[in-house]
Amino acid sequence: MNSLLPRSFYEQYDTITLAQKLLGCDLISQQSAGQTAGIIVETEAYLTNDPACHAYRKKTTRNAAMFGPAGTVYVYLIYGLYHCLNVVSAAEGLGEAVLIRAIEPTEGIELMEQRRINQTKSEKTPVFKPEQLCNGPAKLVQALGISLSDHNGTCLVSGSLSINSASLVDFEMVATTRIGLTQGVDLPYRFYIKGNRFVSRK
DNA sequence: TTCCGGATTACCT
DNA sequence: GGTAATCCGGAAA
Repeated sequence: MNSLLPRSFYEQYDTITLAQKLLGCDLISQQSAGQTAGIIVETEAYLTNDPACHAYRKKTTRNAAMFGPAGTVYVYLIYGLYHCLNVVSAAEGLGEAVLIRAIEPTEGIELMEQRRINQTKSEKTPVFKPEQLCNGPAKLVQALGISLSDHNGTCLVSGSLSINSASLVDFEMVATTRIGLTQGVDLPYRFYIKGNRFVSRK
């Protein structure tokens, strides 16, 4: 059985390598409502010298968590209405992170559905196929019950959000360009599990 | 102090 | 395929 990744796991790799190593690992959210979990199938790397990175310019209240030690959780608000989840990487004070873009739901799927339904602003109740639950950075944040106030700056080694060692190891990885950016668009810093249907975009 | 645009998603045609 | 929803950090459009 797989086990909780220790601090040393996050410290021992550079950001790009960590983004690749996180593929296949289990992302687990433990809350009073129940446990939800999924396999990480898609990630993106954000480096400190990369204009698309939030820490590219300087440390602010918003991006402060990115400058914490490797294994810190960085959550931020995007487009004023969604949140994204990052794993802080590299040396403390550097400001690099791995964006978790998609997971394959494995546990607590009903709870995930409920959270997604509750957080979707719509007149009628949406119906989600399993692959629509977590196939995007803001979607998995909703499904796992992650919030800015509860999780930003927390620790993956000792908090309610954690990552276990890879449960999926036998796969092909694709490296390609990142999604939704206007800067650094040509850098091949997006990684996903080839053929996995829970990836946000092929 | 003001204004622009973003590591997105859902719903419309 | 196009766009509305909706907040805030950073540049000064």
